[in-house]
Amino acid sequence: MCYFGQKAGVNMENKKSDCEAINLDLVERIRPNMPEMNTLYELSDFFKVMGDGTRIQLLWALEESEMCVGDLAVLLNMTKSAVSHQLKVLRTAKLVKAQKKGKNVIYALDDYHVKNILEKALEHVRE
Amino acid sequence: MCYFGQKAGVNMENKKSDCEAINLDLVERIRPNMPEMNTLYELSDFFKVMGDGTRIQLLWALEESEMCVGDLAVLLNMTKSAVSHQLKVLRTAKLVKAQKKGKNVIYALDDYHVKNILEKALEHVRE
DNA sequence: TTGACAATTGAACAATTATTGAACTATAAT
DNA sequence: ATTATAGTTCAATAATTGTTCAATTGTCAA
Repeated sequence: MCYFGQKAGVNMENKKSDCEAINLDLVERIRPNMPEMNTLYELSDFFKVMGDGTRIQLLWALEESEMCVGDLAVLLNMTKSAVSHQLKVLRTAKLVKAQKKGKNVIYALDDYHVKNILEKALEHVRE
Repeated sequence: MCYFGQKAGVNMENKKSDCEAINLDLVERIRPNMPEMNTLYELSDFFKVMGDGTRIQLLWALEESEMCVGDLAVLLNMTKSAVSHQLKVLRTAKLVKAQKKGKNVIYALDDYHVKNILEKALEHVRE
């Protein structure tokens, strides 16, 4: 995950178009309404975090119940290591939170928007 | 974009966990509530499409007004080629639609969920 | 037809990323 | 203390992906 970086070869601020606008008025009217670069990076980084099958499964599972890493690993048929890596990504994105309990670390959802967004996305996916 | 494939090294069906469940009851109670693999792939592919700064910009722009490729290229300061590549991704994901008009191809939003999802995502991003 | 412009496409490259396996930390039980 | 278990982290690897550049297609105008 890049969190605040650019994708392969992307450099949003300094790119150059290779053509003139057909409808320059329109373009210049819209330009000020475009989001700030910061907002853009945050938005696409958020979706990048959601854009992974393992992490979607983790969110889905945690929507059912909080769970420790090992249980999540069994549920998803993955190694603890792989699960831990992805949980870290989700935690950094503030989508899940962790709480140490004895030998275990219990993970739980940390954002009430997630369920909402997942539902909307499902609506789209199901035509 | 992989649309229906797996990410680097991912093989959702045949992975192996490296541990036993702490709370097997919980795991087995949740398992049947997990989404089907198909749904999962579709969901994460949808988010993958949204998880790119260029594509977010394109969606945002098209939310303001339909536009041809050249205008989008000028607005985003990118080459027509790069824009066209990303529009194709969005079109395949059924998020935008294209309509030929003379020498130009006019792109427009094709999904009423997108605005909604973008808004929810913004809420999250802005804490 | 010829030339110019708009857009798409394919190959290639650089960068990013998810998993693996091993090493490491921390906690609990004996 | 020692052992075992839970989880994290590091390095390496294989795969994916966004942009660039060049070539191509399609459309309009002269």
